Amino acid sequence: MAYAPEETRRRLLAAAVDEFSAAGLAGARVDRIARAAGVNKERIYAYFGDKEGLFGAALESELLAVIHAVPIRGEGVDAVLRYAEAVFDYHAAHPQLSRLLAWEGLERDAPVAFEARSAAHARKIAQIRSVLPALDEPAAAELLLTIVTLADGWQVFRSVDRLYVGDAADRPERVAVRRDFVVGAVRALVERLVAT
Amino acid sequence: MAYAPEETRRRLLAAAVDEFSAAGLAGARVDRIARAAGVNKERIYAYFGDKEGLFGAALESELLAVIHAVPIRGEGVDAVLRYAEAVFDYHAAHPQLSRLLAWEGLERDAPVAFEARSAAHARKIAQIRSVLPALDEPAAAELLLTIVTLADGWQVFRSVDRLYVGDAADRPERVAVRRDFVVGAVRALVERLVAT
DNA sequence: CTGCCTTCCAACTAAGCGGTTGGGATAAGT
DNA sequence: ACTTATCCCAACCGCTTAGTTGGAAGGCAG
Repeated sequence: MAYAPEETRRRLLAAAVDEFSAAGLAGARVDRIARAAGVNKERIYAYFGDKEGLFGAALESELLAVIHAVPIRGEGVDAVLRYAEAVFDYHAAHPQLSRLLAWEGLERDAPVAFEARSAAHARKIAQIRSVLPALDEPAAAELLLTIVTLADGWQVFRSVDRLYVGDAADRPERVAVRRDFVVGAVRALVERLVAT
Repeated sequence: MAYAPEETRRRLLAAAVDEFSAAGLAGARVDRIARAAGVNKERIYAYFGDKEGLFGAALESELLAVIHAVPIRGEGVDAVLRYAEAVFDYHAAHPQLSRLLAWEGLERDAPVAFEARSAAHARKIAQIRSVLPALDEPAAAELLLTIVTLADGWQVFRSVDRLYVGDAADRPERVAVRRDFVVGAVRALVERLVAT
């Protein structure tokens, strides 16, 4: 067999995303990741240092994906609403990222890849402000945090959702209902923010 | 030494809340809980069956506490806003519950104590509707979920908050700022819901 | 006091864990 | 063809883990 280090790395990262998002940092099993990737687990330590290093790399790769997949386009209130909708849909379609983010907040002290992420975060805030010049920076930051919290939180606090909708929580109609409500909440919030 | 089974049970539960909220189901260590409680770990298995049973009991005891601590009082929009504020403050003061809830959603398939909780949940929804008769049941349910998500989510997605505010995320001023914004968002949402 | 049940613990077990090692195979430079 | 560096793996290692066991000691009914 020919060597393919880049391919090996990619396979490990993909398996790590699945395993860490499903089981978390403490619950994930290094052996399971290696087996799912079809690679010897020693490669993990060669490429990523240790288990935490792999977790960080997995989260970072997913964060990179979402930044490219969900841009802010257009002008005015509608642009922000479309962005909120896209954020919600992306996280509904890729619950792995929501779960990785939750586990990061729960199991780690400091954020993964802080420098790059806070720069990207600042850019998003600036984009929101350029779309809605009425907002000052703190308001734009809180708005962004609110959108992300509503989209990710729904993925994480699934058992709370189940208390009301029961097993229907898994059904696609439920996604649409919750999405519409969340976007409506964001609309109400944004309109109030630009009005004052 | 005299026997005190009830006291032993209480101590184990208190230690379990701390350990599980800090480390999660997979990350928690049974020995650490027993040691923190000053009790032999065999007692855990006698009282709670296994590790998961103890997790469920710990979460349930915290849920019981929050239900009694945060009632809905008064009438109209203000009553809901005061409720949202109280929910936010309670979770900010007791981040353990937010974290336990998140871990439940992440690490377990089905909710803990489903029957009792969905009954309590339904009562809360009914209370919201009696305070704001303009809301139908689905709207009240979504509103409640939104309030809980915003309050708990802020505890869980701490690293996202840190991207903007940095180390100030730990400071008490930050709690007040975020609380005000969340309550403002809930106000905008509720006013929009009752208007239509 | 006696017998019985409950509470409690120190010590143990079997399995699983993250991480390492030594060496074999492939590729690339000379 | 020979050397050197990289890629990869099977087997291994020390330690930690959830869960168990056998028996000592407190409480209580008779």
